[in-house]
Amino acid sequence: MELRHLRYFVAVAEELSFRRAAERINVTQPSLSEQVRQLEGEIGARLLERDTHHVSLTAAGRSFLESCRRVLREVEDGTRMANRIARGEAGRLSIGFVASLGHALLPAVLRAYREKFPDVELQLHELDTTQQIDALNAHQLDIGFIGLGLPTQEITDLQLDTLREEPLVAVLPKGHALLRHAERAESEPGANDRSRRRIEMLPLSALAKERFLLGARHNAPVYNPWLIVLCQQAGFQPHIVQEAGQPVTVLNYVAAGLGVTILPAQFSRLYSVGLRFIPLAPPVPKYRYCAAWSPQNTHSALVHFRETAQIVAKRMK
Amino acid sequence: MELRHLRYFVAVAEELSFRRAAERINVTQPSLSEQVRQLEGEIGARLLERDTHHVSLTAAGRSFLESCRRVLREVEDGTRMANRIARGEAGRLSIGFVASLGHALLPAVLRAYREKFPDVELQLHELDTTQQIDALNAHQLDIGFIGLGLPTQEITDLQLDTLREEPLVAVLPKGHALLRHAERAESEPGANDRSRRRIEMLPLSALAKERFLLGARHNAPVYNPWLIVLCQQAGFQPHIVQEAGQPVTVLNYVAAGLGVTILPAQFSRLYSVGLRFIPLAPPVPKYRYCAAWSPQNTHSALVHFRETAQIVAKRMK
DNA sequence: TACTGTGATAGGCGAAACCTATCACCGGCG
DNA sequence: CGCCGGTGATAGGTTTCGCCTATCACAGTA
Repeated sequence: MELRHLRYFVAVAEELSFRRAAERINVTQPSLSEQVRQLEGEIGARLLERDTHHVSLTAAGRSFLESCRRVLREVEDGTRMANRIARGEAGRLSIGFVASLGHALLPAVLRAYREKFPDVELQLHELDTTQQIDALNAHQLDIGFIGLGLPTQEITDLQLDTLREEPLVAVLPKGHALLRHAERAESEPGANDRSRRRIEMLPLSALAKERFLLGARHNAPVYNPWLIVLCQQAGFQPHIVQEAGQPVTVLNYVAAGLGVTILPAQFSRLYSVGLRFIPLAPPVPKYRYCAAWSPQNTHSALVHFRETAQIVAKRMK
Repeated sequence: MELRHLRYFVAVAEELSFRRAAERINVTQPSLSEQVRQLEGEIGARLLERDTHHVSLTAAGRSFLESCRRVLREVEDGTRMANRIARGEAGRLSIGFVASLGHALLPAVLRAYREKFPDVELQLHELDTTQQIDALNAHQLDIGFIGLGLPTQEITDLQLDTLREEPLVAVLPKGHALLRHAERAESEPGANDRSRRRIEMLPLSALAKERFLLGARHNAPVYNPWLIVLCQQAGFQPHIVQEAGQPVTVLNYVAAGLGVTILPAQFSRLYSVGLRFIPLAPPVPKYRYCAAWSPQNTHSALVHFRETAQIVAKRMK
């Protein structure tokens, strides 16, 4: 049985005439009769009652006609859907992202993409960088928004688009010894600009004797080790007194005077009561936010999504 | 696009190998490759990603695979269903019946039929005889259980199975003049059988001077006119004082002494307080209950249903 | 009775689905 | 490192079968 049989039968059932049906589907009447006969033989049931001047559906024919319509509709819909998916106009995208991108960049990208491709379903998964890399390699994720230290940590078999580079800043509690001049400048209205500017940059090595507070390792499995390496390159082994909690929690601890930390600059916008964010002196270490994807992934929607992400990221720079 | 393409594609998608798939569906690998290529061309989308050592589904392919499965399942189910309908093992039967058959015969027939053909849906419609005849001719009904006078009223284009013949009986109120001997016999314990048997039959003509109560004409559009003809053949024009209500209502009126009526014998079982049912003398007019159907109706379930109805009716005789 | 229109039948043609044989490619094994 | 086994793609010949034309048998109509 082939779709041809179904199409022919539907035509006859609708026209209730072999000749008219044959004309409609651009086939001669004998061909049509033969195909319908074949169909009936294969089903093992008479579908049409015909005498020399009348064609009518049998009960089996009525039932089968409905099946045929469903089948033909499904074929058509399935074809159109596959085509749209291939064009990236429909389908589903699995998107991973680190929490720190969930507030500004990601929503903007999603909004822009949805506007262009409203029929692509977006599935979001908040995951840390290493989880995303695993998921991308396992093809459970189509694209991942991740954070990486510079220079590039090697990521096997994945492609990267850099969306944004953030300089790292030192985070100190208000009144910290390293801020003396600045604090005084603020509290003394007569202080000149020079006295404030003096500590607008800190070499990383200035933090050598400080107590470091870092986020929980499972939240930052890439970031924390990278930070330690940076400190080592600056000539000291950081004294890490705590490695726990969300970034916001760490900021609270810093504000409480328990120690210092180092974060990408964007966190200065997040929460600043009792805190001072001081840019690091050159060579300024930079944290990179990237879109990562598997080159094996041929999903067309992915291409459009990546383009959108790059455009939006550039606009927000 | 033909079902062949879908079947081939499903095989490849399931085996993820052209050779294995080709073997499974008894085709050579080049044919299979060609057909899949055609399918992709027609859809306008790559469904399978192939390199020399690996076949995998694209996003479009995954979607289309699901469509294919639905289509093939629907084709199979539709075929099986049509076949079963043609065998009379499934489908739907529209059944009409007059109210007076709804109590005993019809339920017995339905029960027996359902037992043999549980997958045939039975749609019941309580309609009078003429409505059923119209519905049968309009093919809105597959079979009708109707009541007919004897000799056969001509019913164009319909076939009839006689299920049961019922003699007509006169229905009189207790104490009616025509019952004198019987009433006395009942009230006198010493009465012999002869005195009771004397009025166990009434010639129809004995009712010539009686007031007739008939059921509403819209309930008995065949029965009432037929009864009038019978009276005329017995030599009198019946004096009809009322033509209204259900049979039960008419019986109540008779019991109240408003007149007499004539009904098929089965009603004597229905309701008898204050009533006497007296068989009519030969030639006993008989009312026929029939199954009626259109010979144009080729529905196989109908054949089985008719057979069941005849068997059950014979058993209940 | 001739005519028109129906679906069924007969026989030939051609497209296309299929086959066999082979190629190019690559991963794995000795 | 080179051979082998297995992959999908390609080339070209064969056969199937879906299609066509021509015609029939039948019935309802003018």
